[in-house]
Amino acid sequence: MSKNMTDFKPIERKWKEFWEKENIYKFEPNSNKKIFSVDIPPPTISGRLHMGHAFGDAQQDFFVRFKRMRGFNVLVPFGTDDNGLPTLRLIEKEKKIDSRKMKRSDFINICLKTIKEEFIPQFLEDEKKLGISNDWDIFYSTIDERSRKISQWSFIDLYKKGRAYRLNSPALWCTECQTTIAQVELEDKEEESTFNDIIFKAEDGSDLIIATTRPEFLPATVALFFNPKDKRYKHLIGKKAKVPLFNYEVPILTDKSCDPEKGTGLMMVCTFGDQEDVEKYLTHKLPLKELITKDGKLSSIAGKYKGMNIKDARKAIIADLKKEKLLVNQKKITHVVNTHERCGREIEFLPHNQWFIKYLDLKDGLIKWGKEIKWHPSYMIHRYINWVRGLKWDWCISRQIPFGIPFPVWYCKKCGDVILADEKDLPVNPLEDKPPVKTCPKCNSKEFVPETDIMNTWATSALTPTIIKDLLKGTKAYEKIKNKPMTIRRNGHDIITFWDFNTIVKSRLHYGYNPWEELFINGWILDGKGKKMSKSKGNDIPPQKILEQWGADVLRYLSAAAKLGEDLSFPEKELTAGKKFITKLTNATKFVLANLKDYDGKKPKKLERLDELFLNQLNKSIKTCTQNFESYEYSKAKFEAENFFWKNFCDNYLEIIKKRIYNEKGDKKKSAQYTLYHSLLTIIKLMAPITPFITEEIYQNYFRKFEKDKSIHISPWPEEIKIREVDEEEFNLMIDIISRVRQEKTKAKKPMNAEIVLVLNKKDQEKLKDILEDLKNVVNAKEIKQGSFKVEF
RNA sequence: GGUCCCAUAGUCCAACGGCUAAGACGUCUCGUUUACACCGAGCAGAUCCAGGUUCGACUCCUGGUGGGACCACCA
Repeated sequence: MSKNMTDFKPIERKWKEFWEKENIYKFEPNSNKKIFSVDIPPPTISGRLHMGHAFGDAQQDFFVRFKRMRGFNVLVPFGTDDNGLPTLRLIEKEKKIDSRKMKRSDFINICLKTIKEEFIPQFLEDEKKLGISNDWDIFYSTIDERSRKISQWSFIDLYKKGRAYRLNSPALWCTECQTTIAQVELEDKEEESTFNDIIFKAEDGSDLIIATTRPEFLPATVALFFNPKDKRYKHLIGKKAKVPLFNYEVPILTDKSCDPEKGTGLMMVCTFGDQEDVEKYLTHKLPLKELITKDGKLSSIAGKYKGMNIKDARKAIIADLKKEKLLVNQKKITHVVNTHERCGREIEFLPHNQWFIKYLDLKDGLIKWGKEIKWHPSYMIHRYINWVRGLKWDWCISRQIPFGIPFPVWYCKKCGDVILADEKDLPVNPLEDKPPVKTCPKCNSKEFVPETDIMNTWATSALTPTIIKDLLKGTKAYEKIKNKPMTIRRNGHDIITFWDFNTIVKSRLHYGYNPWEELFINGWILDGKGKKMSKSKGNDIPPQKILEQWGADVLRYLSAAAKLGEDLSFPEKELTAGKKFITKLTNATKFVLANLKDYDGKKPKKLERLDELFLNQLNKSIKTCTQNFESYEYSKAKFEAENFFWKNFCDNYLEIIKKRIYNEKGDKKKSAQYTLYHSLLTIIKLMAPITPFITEEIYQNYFRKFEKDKSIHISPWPEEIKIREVDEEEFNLMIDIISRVRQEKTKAKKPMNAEIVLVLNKKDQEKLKDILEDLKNVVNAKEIKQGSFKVEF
């Protein structure tokens, strides 16, 4: 035992290196053990490990270590998500290069190299310092060759199954990033705006007042709408109206979705000012007027406003309406607009050729399949179901950025036919590679154009179970897991609706079964004020700082305080509590080991009654802890183990057997030593998943001599210790009497080791007859007299 | 607007419908050295509101209030 175990730094460094050198956490691909496979979120590596990672990773490591000790061959591949915009921007900035000015394949190579050489090492170093027990050699990147191949195969498979289709459709478009974006990339933003009451002219010359926040869309107006139940406008059915300033006619139509209370009850529909317009366009088959250009300017249909950006055009049009006396009222409002989460720009709807994955027809199935997965905590499935029910469009997977995984597609220049890559050629890059055919099978044309779009990053990350299985090709493990769901995925509740959902979609469409059997949803770590920690908000606490000041065990201990699935407000006090636990464990161990010096590791012929009573308590704790770890309730498991250690073991048992172990010889002493040995070993094993460093230190310094396992973390999970049947009440009575004596001593202002004469009634004495000696020892009674309870000094 | 989660001492947090509502931090009192002053023992301190079900409610039901998350809407 090292002299000063509270100095955690050398200890944590030592065992981190030991685990690595001895390959303690190696997945054994050719072993016969049962596999426990874990799918975890590949982080986008844009710097060091942050608190969100640390918190989620620690929670996952609790059950990973538990399962390993339960005898499973644990598989936790680590990946990085490197094919999206964040990586593009990071690498462009780091390397001072412009992805648009270089070949896609060259940029990908620079990405892979930079991430592998510069980001992964420091990121993994932090993970290892935290004690995350993954086999880091089983690794993928979502932009590596394997992922590109699988992602493109996925597209081809879905296309062949009739699930991928191309459509010129209104797409969510960001005029800042100049790309289409997905529903999930939207973010609500409160904005100041103005409701403008504008005069349209009806056929009979009367004024029709329309309230709109977007008057710049006047030139793209394609119809007016009102609610069919709205009596005020009944006479307008089938009539036309004239658009102010632009003087062309549009039909007046009705739709149930119009709210008579909103504005004037009359709405103008343009292609496309907002979501409402998109829906009216699709349901009423309205004409298309493309007003907004890709870079956020007005097109030629805007007449003299052509080329203006949206905000300027709005001002100009309002000014002209005022001049023409067509603007009757303006009202300031605050409303919520959809913006692109990455840049904050308001989104627009632009028609674009997009690839979609058809899944709207699968809603019922998706709900059913979601229910077949065991969710931890169970209520998290509601988020999934709610999301599925609310889906309005198929999944648009096209993106117009230069970096990412390209569609394995060319088009015939003449007839537009889709030419897919040959699966054996994957991965391909249509911009650089040739299509697999020389002539178009339909029209015999010899000219092809490559698809320039790439697939959205979720289209690839939704394939992590497939990628993970592929990593093991050629091993026994692969044969075992290739045709069935993985055991579990763990992620935060914020990405249920995209990562989990999309992964389920792909797994069902490709294989017809679920991607995993279980889902573990972890909460977030919040700052002290209930807000999610994030670098951009400036309220994050870097885990490196905590690791430096408090150590990994303390940080992990803190992460174990959160209830399953729940957010945890960063509890500073838990740092102190964790530290105290480690100190206490160190000190208790020091005492135990000092008294085990002459212990031979063998069981005495007969266990003392009290020791059996105590072991019975230990057995109960083992049971509770095990159940809680099984159900991923590590906060409860920690509570149980710690409570047992502190209350039962330190405060009571150690005090009780002190004198016996100091003064007795033979079996009486050996019985205590046997009990000490097994209870301490059990305690460190129960806590090993949560605080792996200190428990390894204790194990290696003493128990390793007797136990054969190389590390506590690959030693078997504790089993209940066999003892004779005991009466728990006997133990409880003893504890109760000890507590009452302590109260009396405190009341009399005497020290705890003050010598007393204890008076006990006959019934209690009778009940405690086998453990009276131990009772005398612990309360320091020179004699026990008969009578009603009393403490004499 | 829809769905879900949460509400317990000054603070954090626990309790199959059933003993005196547990524990930690903090406060207060006392003690201290053959594991531990980064200590020990002890005292004080709590179920958001209004109904209901029940022999019995922190727990179940209804309604409210407050906090949070996700989704939808936002002419």
